[in-house]
Amino acid sequence: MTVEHPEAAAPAPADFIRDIVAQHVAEKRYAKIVTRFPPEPNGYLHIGHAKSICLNFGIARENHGQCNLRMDDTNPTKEEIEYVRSITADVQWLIAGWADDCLGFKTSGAAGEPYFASDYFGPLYDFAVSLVQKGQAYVCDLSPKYTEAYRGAPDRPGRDSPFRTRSVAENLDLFARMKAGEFPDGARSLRAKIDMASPNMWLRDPLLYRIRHAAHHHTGDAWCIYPLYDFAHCLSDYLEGITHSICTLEFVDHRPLYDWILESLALPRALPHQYEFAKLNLGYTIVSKRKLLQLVQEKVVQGWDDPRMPTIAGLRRRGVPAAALRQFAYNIGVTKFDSLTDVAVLEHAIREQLNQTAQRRLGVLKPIKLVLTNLPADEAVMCQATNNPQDEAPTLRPVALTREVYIEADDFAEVPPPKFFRLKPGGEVRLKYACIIKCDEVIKDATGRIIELRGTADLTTRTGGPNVDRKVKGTIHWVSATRCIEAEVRLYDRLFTAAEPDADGEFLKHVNPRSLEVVTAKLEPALREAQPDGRYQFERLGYFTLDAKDSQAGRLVFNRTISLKDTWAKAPAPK
RNA sequence: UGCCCGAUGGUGUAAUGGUAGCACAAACGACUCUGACUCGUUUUGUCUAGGUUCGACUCCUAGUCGGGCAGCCA
Repeated sequence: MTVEHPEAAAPAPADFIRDIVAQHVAEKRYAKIVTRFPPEPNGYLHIGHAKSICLNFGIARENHGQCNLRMDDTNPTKEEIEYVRSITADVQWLIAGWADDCLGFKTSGAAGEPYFASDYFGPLYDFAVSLVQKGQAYVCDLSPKYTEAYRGAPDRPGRDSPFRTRSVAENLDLFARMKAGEFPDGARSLRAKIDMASPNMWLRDPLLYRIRHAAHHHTGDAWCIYPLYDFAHCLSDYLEGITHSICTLEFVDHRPLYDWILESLALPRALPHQYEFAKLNLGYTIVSKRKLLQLVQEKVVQGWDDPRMPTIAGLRRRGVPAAALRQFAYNIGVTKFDSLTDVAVLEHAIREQLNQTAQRRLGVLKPIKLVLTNLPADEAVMCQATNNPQDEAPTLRPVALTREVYIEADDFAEVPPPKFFRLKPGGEVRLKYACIIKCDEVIKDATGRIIELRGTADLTTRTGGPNVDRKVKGTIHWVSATRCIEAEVRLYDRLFTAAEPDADGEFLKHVNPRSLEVVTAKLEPALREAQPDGRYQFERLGYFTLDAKDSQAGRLVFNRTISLKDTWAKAPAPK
């Protein structure tokens, strides 16, 4: 059958991070390469995460290593179990058949369960105590407001907290009482003792623990103090034996802190190291969990998995194959340059994948009836249609040509523009897989609207017929009017009208009002058997897939994944 | 006016001191029972100024421009 050819044939990807890993492999620095993908379960994963997943799992895959999916769940007030579920499903879908054998699972707990930073709250607390004992962390009584004031500014040093010089014994006592729940939220915090005058803001005695009397989705009421990202992340990496901790550019400033914490603890095993790359920016797309949440909350879209959303769930529902997303990630590369990727790169990867794999079908989105007056009303001419011309040995299926057919309204023009080689009055066109037909008559209603076309079929031009080789300029798609099914078809367009929707900070103002058009289409009956994970090319139109969520037996709903490239539509011809 | 990161055709990305290449996009052409696919051709690039060197996209210095950093978010 069809292969995922670009992936199989392409050389292994190379980028500055993989270069570093390759060097470490060459010098045998680690027994095994272990990476991790650490989303916070506070939203759905999007295409930017897909880039990171492909990087982290790709490195594991290329080096016979492992990549851990880890919920970075240290903030109970923002995280939900629903997101844990969706993230797990999305990651597994994206890597299935590609890197699923590199996915690390925690050894305890339910089978197939991802890692949780919150599973390390115990060890993390012990590490914090250890830091206090070394005199490198202290309990600070400054309120959030004063903590901020004492921190200074990027161009102005901060001032030492008055609690910075507390004794180890007092710090130990206070930290234990924080854990015991003796103080309200925000009353105290645990801070690293580094340097309030550092030019790096993240080294000005950053907070390690804050008090939060809140239930956690994974640990319940076990804790009322929660570690912050910087403390939890490096140590979670260490605990899991991560070798390369890959994150995005905004964490570059945090790297000295990442190293400081690990080095301060004088840990026995090899330490993980952090490497940073530029996150994805995509034209006409929002790639920010916070803003995507806004689209959901304000009902601009119908949910996180709305097919217009750049979420992995949305793209999947739209019909984008996982392999296309992987190909896209491969094509855009990994650098430290903050770039804006053209959506055309994504669209190309989708079309390339779908062209290889999608079954061809006939469907008419905006039908106009054509009566072939020389055909009998009660008989069908059986024709053979190719399922996928890209296959090495393409298979066929029958389609019925009948006296009444539907053709696409766009494929007829009473007054054709120049170079229009579709149907026009008195003109000829081939009905794909059937025969050449001629338009004899245009029927209009009282208002002048075209309601029907009449023509004749030249059956001698059928496949196997004596005049099969007769050429006409145009070939159009069609379905039998008496042997077709109806289905709802959702035609999606880009969600935003601006290449950089949030360039002015008002992305909601650039939502495309025509991002969704719903039509009732006429489809060939074979589509009745469409499968939820099936990919179909409606010939000359685009790629479609069944909407797994809204389709029911007898009431099918198709989503347009992407249209075919259309150089005719782009031409500046008057229409 | 502090620290950090970056800059190669329209876009993205290679070249790690030795021929500036690839992909996308665009334009044109061939083919076509999908105006698709495929194939062919073409256009366009090393931020600036110095320096090192036989030789600089690459190394050094200064500048310019862009991005990040002042959550008890991650």
